[in-house]
Formats: sequence, C-alpha cells, structure tokens
Amino acid sequence: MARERREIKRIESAAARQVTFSKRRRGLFKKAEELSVLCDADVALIVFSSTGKLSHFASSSMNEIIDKYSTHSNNLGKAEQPSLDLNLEHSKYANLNEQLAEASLRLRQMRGEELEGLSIDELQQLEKNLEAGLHRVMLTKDQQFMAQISELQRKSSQLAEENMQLRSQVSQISPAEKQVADTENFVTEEGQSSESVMTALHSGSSQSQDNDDGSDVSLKLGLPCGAWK
Amino acid sequence: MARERREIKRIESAAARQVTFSKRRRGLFKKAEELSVLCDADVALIVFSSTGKLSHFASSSMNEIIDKYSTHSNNLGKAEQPSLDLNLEHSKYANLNEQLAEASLRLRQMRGEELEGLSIDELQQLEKNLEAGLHRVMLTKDQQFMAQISELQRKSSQLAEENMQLRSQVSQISPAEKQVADTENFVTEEGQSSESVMTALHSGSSQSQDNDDGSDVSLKLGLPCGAWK
DNA sequence: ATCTATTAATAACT
DNA sequence: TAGTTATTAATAGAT
Repeated sequence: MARERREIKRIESAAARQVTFSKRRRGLFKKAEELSVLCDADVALIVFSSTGKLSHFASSSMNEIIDKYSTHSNNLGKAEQPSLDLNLEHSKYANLNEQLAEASLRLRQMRGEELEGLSIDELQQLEKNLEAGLHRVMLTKDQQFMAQISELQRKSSQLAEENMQLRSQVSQISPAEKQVADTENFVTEEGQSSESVMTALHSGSSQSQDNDDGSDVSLKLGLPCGAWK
Repeated sequence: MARERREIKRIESAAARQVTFSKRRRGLFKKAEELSVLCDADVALIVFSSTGKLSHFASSSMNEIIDKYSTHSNNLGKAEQPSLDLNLEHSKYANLNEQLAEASLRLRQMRGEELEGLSIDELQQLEKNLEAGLHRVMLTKDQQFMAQISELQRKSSQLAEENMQLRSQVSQISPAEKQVADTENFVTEEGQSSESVMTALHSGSSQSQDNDDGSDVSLKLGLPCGAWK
C-alpha cells in the first residue's frame, strides 16, 4: 500500500525500521479500535518495540481481557497458576540472563576477545561485520567533520565580511578624529551615525556571541585531532 | 476501503457484523504479524468476538508478552504487590532489561547502526575499538590459517617420508618376486621383514586414520578459500 | 512531520 | 462462506 511493495521481512536499517514501526503501529491500533467498535468485540493489543518500548490498547479493561484469555487457555489443559507464574518468572529471568550473556559475549568478540572457540568461518564473518561497522562509523564521523568544517567556514567568512565593513568605516574616520572619538565624541558619533555604522556595530555585538560558538566548535574539532596522534 | 465509506460505529445487523468481523479480524491479525516481522517487535493480540469466541496472536510467547506487559505496568504506579520480594524481583528484572538494551545498542552501534546521537569523540572511540577488534580478529584468523597450514605441511612431509620408505622397499623386492609376493609369499616376507618394514606398515595403518583427519583439515581450509571470492 | 503514488483492505454484491 | 470489484484506507518513499 505504498510507492513500492515491501517484502515482509525484518527491515535491516534501524532508521527505516523505526519509521515503519511508528507508522504501522498507529495503523494497527486504529484498526484494533475500529474492529472493537464496529463489531462489538473485545480487543487487547500489546506491542513492544525492538527497543523495548511498550504500547498497548484494550477496548475494555486490559486486565479483564487478559484474565478472560487466561481462563480460555487454562480450560485447554493448564493446571495451576502459582507454579506456572513462578516458572514463567523464572524462565523469563533465565532467558533474559541468557540473552544478556550472549550479547556481551558478542560484544567482547567484536572487541577481539574470547575468539578461541570460533571457527575460521565464524572469524571471517566477524571480520566482515567489523569491517562493515567500521566503514559506517567512519562515514558518519567524516560527515560530522565535514559539517563542522563548513560551519566554521561559514562563520569565518561572515567574520571576514564584518571585518571588511569595520575597516572601511575606520578608514572613513579621519586620523585626526580618531583620538577624539575614543573619548566623549563617541556619543556624538553614535547620534549622528549613518545606517551603515549602526549595522556594523550591531553585527559586531552579535559577532562576539558567535565568537563563543566558534571557539566551542573549534575546541570540539581540536580535541579529536589531538587524539589522532 | 470499500464501495462506500463505513462510519465507525457498532454495526446493528448481526449478520453484517459477523461478516465484517471475519474480514477485519483477518486483516488485523495479518497486520499484527507484519508489524512484528518487519520491525522486530513483540506483538500480542487478543480478540473476543461479540459471541465470546476467542482468537489470538503472539509474535513470541503470549504468556511472556503478558508478563512483560504486567511488569511494565506495575513499574508505573501499582502498589498492590504483597511482598517486597516481588519488587526486588521486578527491579532485578528491570535492571537486566536495561543492561540488555544497553548491550544490544552497543552491538548495533558496532554494526554501524544508530550512530545519530554520537559525538565525534564517541565516534572516534568506537572507530578505535572496531579497529582494535578487527585487528585481533584478523590476527586470530591468520593464526588459525597458519596452524592449519603447518599441520598440513607436517602431515604431507610425514606422508612423503613414508612414501619414500615404501618405495625403497618395493625396489628391494626383485621384479620376479613381486608376483609371488602378492600371494602366500607375503607371509614369509612378513616373518623375515626388517625392522624398517614393520615401521613402514605401522605408519601406513596409522596413516589411513590420519588421512581422514587430513581430508577434514583440507576441507576446512578449502571452504573459506572459496568464500573469499 | 507532510505529501502523494501506489498498494492493500474491504463494503457491497454475487 | 467464498469470490469479485469498486472504492477507500494505509503506507513507502520522498521531501
């Protein structure tokens, strides 16, 4: 239902997956509510995103529906709740623990640790993943560098232009007036100032703010450069 | 999505309601599954028709999802829990969940996904880690290659040596004796055999075992080579 | 987030 | 309950 048919398989790009998740989740919840209203049905919908975020809908009370569901299910062969709950709790916990162990092993392996048990094939796969990841990280980093560089260029050309304007104003003030202007004559100057002087002064003050930004950016840029060795 | 727009309110005709229920329920379940597959989400859907008939879908285990839902809900404001134990259990669980989320985020970032929020410093750290990991993985892989190669070399030189010994034995048997040796003379030969012959035969038999190992090794070595393209 | 070309769902009908 | 079809709704990709 779109520009192009999309195959129903896990979306690899995390960004695209997130976008599709938002859109389709909204649609799913809408249709769940429509079904409940149109057909007088009792509907409960629970969704956990891949990042673990919960969203849910229930046409009546979620607990009520879950209870009703449990009752139906239990009618089909279950014995007890307390033991079942405990088992579930336990297996849930154990399962999570397992997932965590798996994830941290993989992380360590990506850091080049605990490679002893891996076959050559697995090592090659790991190498491929690392290269791909490294490539993407470097691309992203370079993009950020470029962005900061063009920001700096933008700022410096802005500063250069302001500089030029200021210089031309300074040159319009005769050398004799200069010394006087430094004292009380400045007020007079300001009162009689042409539009361009006001503009220049204005730009000058906003420039001092920009200077802070600029040094901040150059600091950010400077630190990593030092880390390069 | 039809010949005519349908207002979202309870369908009065029981027959029409039933028809719409069937159609829309199918659509809803389909979309629930699509969401779970496309976006790697955990989805649970429970529907009771107005006549009380139950249908349900869960992308993983319904009980697990319901449990997870209960955990989340309880974390956000219920005070009902009878014992402190349960709260402890929950916080332990939540903590584990958090750790898992953290670990999988890092894994995704090492794969080059979800880099949007990272600063240049963080990107550089990530890059450094990836390079170090990649380097260690490549070292380990190369070591395994070397090990397999020297194992193969060891085996092949052993085989070559045995070959030579066998050849010299064959040449010691005069052409005339050869045909006889193939039959009962072999026994005589064996009885009179020199130490070196025994050794050769022994090595030969153990070699046939080694041959299995050898082909195994060369297979392992061969497959990845193919994968290199 | 908003916009559309396109696909998918579905209401009415058979 | 299962097709068919005219329409509307959802949504993928682009902005």
